Amino acid sequence: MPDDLLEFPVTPTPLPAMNQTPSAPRTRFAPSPTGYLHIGGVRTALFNWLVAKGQGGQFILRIDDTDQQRNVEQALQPILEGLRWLGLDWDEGPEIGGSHGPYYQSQRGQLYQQAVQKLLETGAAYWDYATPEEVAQEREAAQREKRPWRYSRRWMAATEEQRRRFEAEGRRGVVRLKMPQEGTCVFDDLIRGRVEVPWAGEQDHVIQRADGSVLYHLASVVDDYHMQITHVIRAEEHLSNTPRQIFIAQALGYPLPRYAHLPYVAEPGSRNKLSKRKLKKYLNQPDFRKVYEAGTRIMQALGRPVDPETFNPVMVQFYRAVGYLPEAVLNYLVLLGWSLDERTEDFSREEMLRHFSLDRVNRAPASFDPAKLLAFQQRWMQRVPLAEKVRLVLPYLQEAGLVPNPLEPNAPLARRVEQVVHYAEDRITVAGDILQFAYMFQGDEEFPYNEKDFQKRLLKPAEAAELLEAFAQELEQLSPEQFLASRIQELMQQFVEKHSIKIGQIIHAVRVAVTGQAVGFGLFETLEVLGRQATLGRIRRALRLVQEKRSGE
RNA sequence: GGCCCCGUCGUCUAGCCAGGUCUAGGACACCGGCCUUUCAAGCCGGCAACACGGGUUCAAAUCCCGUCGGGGUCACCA
Repeated sequence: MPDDLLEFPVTPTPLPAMNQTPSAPRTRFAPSPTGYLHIGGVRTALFNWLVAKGQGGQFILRIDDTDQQRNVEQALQPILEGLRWLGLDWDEGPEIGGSHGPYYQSQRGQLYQQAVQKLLETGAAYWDYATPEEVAQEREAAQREKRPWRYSRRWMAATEEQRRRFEAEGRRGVVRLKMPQEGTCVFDDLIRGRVEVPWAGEQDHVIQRADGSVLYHLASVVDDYHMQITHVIRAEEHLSNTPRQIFIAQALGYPLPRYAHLPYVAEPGSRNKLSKRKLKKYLNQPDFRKVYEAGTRIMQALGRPVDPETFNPVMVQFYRAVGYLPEAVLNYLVLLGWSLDERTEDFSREEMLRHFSLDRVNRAPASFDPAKLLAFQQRWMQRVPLAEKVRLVLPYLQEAGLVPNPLEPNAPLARRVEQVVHYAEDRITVAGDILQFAYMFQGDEEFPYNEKDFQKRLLKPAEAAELLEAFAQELEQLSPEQFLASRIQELMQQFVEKHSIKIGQIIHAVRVAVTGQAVGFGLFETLEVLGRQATLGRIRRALRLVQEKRSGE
C-alpha cells in the first residue's frame, strides 16, 4: 500500500446519499408560471432532460406556483409550448399527468401540511410569533452594529401554552425551521465537488406563512421526495439554498437526491446574470443588436407588433417566432457550459443524449452569444433539404399575405416559392428570411423601391435610364419560353460588348428596376423566375418613375 | 458586509484531477485575400488568452499559499 494512502486523512462520511439505482434517473424542471421561457431556464431544462433521457430515466415537469394567484394556465402556455417546440418532452407533468401527480404545487397542499406537522413534532421546526416588523428590527439592529444577524427566537413558542398566550395577544404564527447553530453542512455537488457551508450562517427560515400557506423550499423538498427525484439539477443561485433543503429532507427522514448546480448564463460580454429586463442594455452590443434587428425586420414584414415583453432574444419565443430550427437552438445551448472534447461541436438530439454527462459541465458562468447561436442556425439550415425548407418558409409568406393559405401544391405560386427558396438558399438562414424576397411575390406595380438604391443605380448615373431602356428592348426579343437565366446572361454580355460598357453599368440598374433593391440572389435567375412579362413591366415602371422624378425636380 | 461559487483569446471552450508532447488546440466574432453582377454563402489566411504575486519542482495553464477581480445568496419570492 502506498504511503500517501496511509496518510490520507480520515474524513467523516458526508451526508447519506440516496440509494442509487444508477440505471434510471428521475430529474425535474420546475418553472414558475411567468409567461415566458428564459434562455437560462431552457438550458437547465435541457440538462435535466439529457440526464434523464440519456440514461433511460424520466424527465418530470412540475409547476412551482406556490405564490401565484394569477392566471397560471395562461402564464404556463408559452413555457409548455417552448419546451415542446424544442422537443424537450416530459414524461410526467401538466397536460399529460403521471403517477406522482398532481404536478402543480398549488394542488399539493396536503402533502406539505403533513410535512410541516412532522417537522413540528420532531422539533426540527417551531411556531414563531414575531411580527415581520419585529424581525426586521432585529435585523437592522444587527446591521447597524455590523454583526452577523440571526433570529433570536424571542417569539418562539416552545409549548402549546405559549402558543395560546401569543395568540391571545392577537399574534399569528408562522412556522420556522430550527436550524443547527454549529457544525458544517457538507454535500457533494456533481459539478462543483465537495461544498461545505457552516450551519451557523443559516437562518431559521420560515416554511409556513401566517396564512397557513407554505414556502418554496419546503414544497420543493417534499415534492422532490414524493416524485422520487434522483438528481436535482438547477441553477447556481440555488447552491446556497441547498443546506436548508438538506436540513428539511433529513429532518423528514428523506434520502437525499444528488445535487448539481449549473453555472448561470451570463449577459453577452459580461459576467452578470442574463436578464430579460435588460434588453436595452444588451442592444448596445453589436452582435446582440444585429440578431435582434434581423428579428424585428421579420416581425415588421409580418405586421406583428414587436412587444419587448415577449419578443426578446433572451427568451426562446424569439427564436421560434423568427424561424430558427429547434435543433440549432439546442445545439448552441448544450455547448453553453458543456463540451465533449476539444473539437466536436455538432450535436443532434441523439448525439447529445449519447454523450452528455454532468461531469463535463464547466464551473464558470457562460455568456450568452446570440451571434454564435446564429452560426449554429446557419449550419443546421444548410443541411435542410429543399422541400423541407419550403415547408418551413411557407407560413411566413402566408402570414405576410404574399401567398394564399392554403396554397394548392400544384399552383404556379407553389412552384415559385420553390424556385425562390432554391436560388436564395444560402441567404435564408432563418425561415423568416424568406421575407427579404417579398418582391418575388408582390405585384409588378406594388413592390416598393428602396429609395437609396433607386437613387444610386437609376437616378444618379446619367446613362442608366437610357441603357435600361435599350436593354429592355433586347429582352423583348426573347419569347417567354426563351426567358431563361442562361439566355438572358448571354444577351446581357452581347449588350455590354455592343455598347462597350462595363457590366456593372447595366446589371445594377436592372436589379433595382426589377426587385426594388440592390441586393438579392443571382440576377439572371431572378429574371427567369419573374418571367418575361413581369420583368418588362417592372422595368417600364422603373423608367416611368425615373422620368417622374427627373421632371419633378 | 457574512457565507458560498468562479477566474484560459472579445465570446463559447479544450488542456488542469494523473506537471514536460502547450512556441496553449478548436469554434463564433473581427480583419485581410480569393471567387464574383450586388449582398451573402464558400474557400484560404491573420489577429488574439493561461487575472496577479509568491512558493514547490530540473520543469507549472496544470500542484500549494496569498492577493485581486467577478458573480451568487443572505424574504412570511421562486
